[in-house]
Amino acid sequence: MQIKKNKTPSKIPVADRSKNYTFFENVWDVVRQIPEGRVTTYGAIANYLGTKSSARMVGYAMNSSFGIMPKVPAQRVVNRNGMLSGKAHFATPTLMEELLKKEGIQVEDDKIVNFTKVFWDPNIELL
DNA sequence: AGTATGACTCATT
DNA sequence: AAATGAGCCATAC
Repeated sequence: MQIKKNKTPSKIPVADRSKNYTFFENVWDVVRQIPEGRVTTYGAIANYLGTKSSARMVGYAMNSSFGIMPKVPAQRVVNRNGMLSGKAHFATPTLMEELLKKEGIQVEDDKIVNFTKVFWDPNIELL
């Protein structure tokens, strides 16, 4: 029984490689706690994790979140304007919007309607 | 090993 | 108000 060493793990989205994915895992952890029907932003998550200016890394974490378990509802993370900036990275360009609508969030023109009302801030709600 | 590039956001022009 | 620069730091090449 030998363990395979994969030289090109880049396509493998799973986190259990011997790398420092702690930040990503923290991000995923927060995202998993977003209630259905609510959304949050990259910046809010970054801020909650104490790395206020690492919103970009949150987006990166989402990019790496496809296929990991437990499932990460990446569709509930949008940019600070409530726009579905990550929709292009889903399996299909419309999947993100479809998922959100299915959860009761209205999306119009790649933007979340009533964004301020469905906005879920981990800094407040997840104290 | 150095450069480029982002699912971002904020401050400065 | 729109454009630009900077900070962030893991990946890709």
